[in-house]
Amino acid sequence: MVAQPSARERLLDAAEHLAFTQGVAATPVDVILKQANVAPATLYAHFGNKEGLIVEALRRRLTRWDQDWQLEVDAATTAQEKLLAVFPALSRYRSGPATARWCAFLSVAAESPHPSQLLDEALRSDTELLIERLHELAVPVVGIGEAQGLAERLALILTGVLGMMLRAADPDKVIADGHATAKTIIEATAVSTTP
Amino acid sequence: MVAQPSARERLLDAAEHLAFTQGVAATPVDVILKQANVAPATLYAHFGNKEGLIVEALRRRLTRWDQDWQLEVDAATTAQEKLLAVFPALSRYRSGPATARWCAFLSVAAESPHPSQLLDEALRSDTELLIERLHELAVPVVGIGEAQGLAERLALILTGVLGMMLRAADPDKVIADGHATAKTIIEATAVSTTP
DNA sequence: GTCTATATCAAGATAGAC
DNA sequence: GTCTATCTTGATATAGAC
Repeated sequence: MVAQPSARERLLDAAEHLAFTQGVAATPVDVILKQANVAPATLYAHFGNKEGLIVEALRRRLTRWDQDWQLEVDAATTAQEKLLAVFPALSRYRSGPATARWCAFLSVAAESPHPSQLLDEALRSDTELLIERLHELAVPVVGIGEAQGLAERLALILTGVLGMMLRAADPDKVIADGHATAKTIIEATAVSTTP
Repeated sequence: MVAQPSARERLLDAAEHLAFTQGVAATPVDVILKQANVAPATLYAHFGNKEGLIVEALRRRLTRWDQDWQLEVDAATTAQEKLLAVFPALSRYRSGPATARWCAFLSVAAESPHPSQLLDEALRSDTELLIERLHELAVPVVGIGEAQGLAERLALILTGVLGMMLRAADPDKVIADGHATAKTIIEATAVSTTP
């Protein structure tokens, strides 16, 4: 007999699976509870309210994304490949248990024009990780002077890849397009800094 | 005494202003009715239900976007400037009456994992306009062979610009970043086709 | 901590008069 | 077509027992 995950874990799993594929507002608490096989009071005892559950699910998600991305960075050999590793990392991440229709963080941000402080922090931590790690990885490729600008352009491209998934596009193709676009931008930036 | 717009127009104005800045699900019908100074039954007589109102607001929005974009294309002189005109068009569009937090179409798509046929058509018409016009404008710049691929990469960049607005970024700066990124991509594609 | 049952509330939609 | 008033539903959260 297999040990069942705790009610807390089951709730997080269900919330992640449902809210980030169907949308948070479109996912009633009842449905999460049924999927997790957990009683209402248990949810509120653990997380306070629906938003608390979502915030915690986002945090757990960011940890997985951080790890998956770092794995791909470590696996890459050249500095340019490490900078581009965010695209294979996205493929890896999406093939794992962390299902989402496009991006859990952008999705919640889109649904929450006035987020609470707790939620806002969870959302910002995703963007901060994205920009900061891209910046670090960009320095060896284009130098400190161009690294911030390049990081922002790459974040824009990755965000575009995620957004294109809402336009009924094939995810694998879009990731490949983004990868190719980013490579062109990196090389154009690198050329301009090493004449 | 100024003639007041019809109840229908007032409803569309209010729906556009509220639902596309706050989110559709986060905007109760009551609030739209109050802003439009219209009674509930009038809304349902004109549009059937809330979704009907949103669909109609999206359609009207796409017409405006189409016009604003075409204006900027016509104002541009070179073929490359016409292809890049989508970025100044976005600035123009956002400075007009059609307010939105990021993009009304992507926002509704994000909130609607299982759209009705009517809504799905309204959403797809936006993506179709985007890709098709970019394709037309790309042909004189990079030739028929590369035009489709370039159009898709530019759509990805524009979608990235819109998505970055959810990451608490400055809209004007993001549009400028996208413009510069697109210019690099276009020139890299043009170079590879005219050796 | 977890359950069943339920209170509370907000939102979409409609009835019926004018 | 438009108004006031209201019906109905569905969702979040809580009460109280075990």
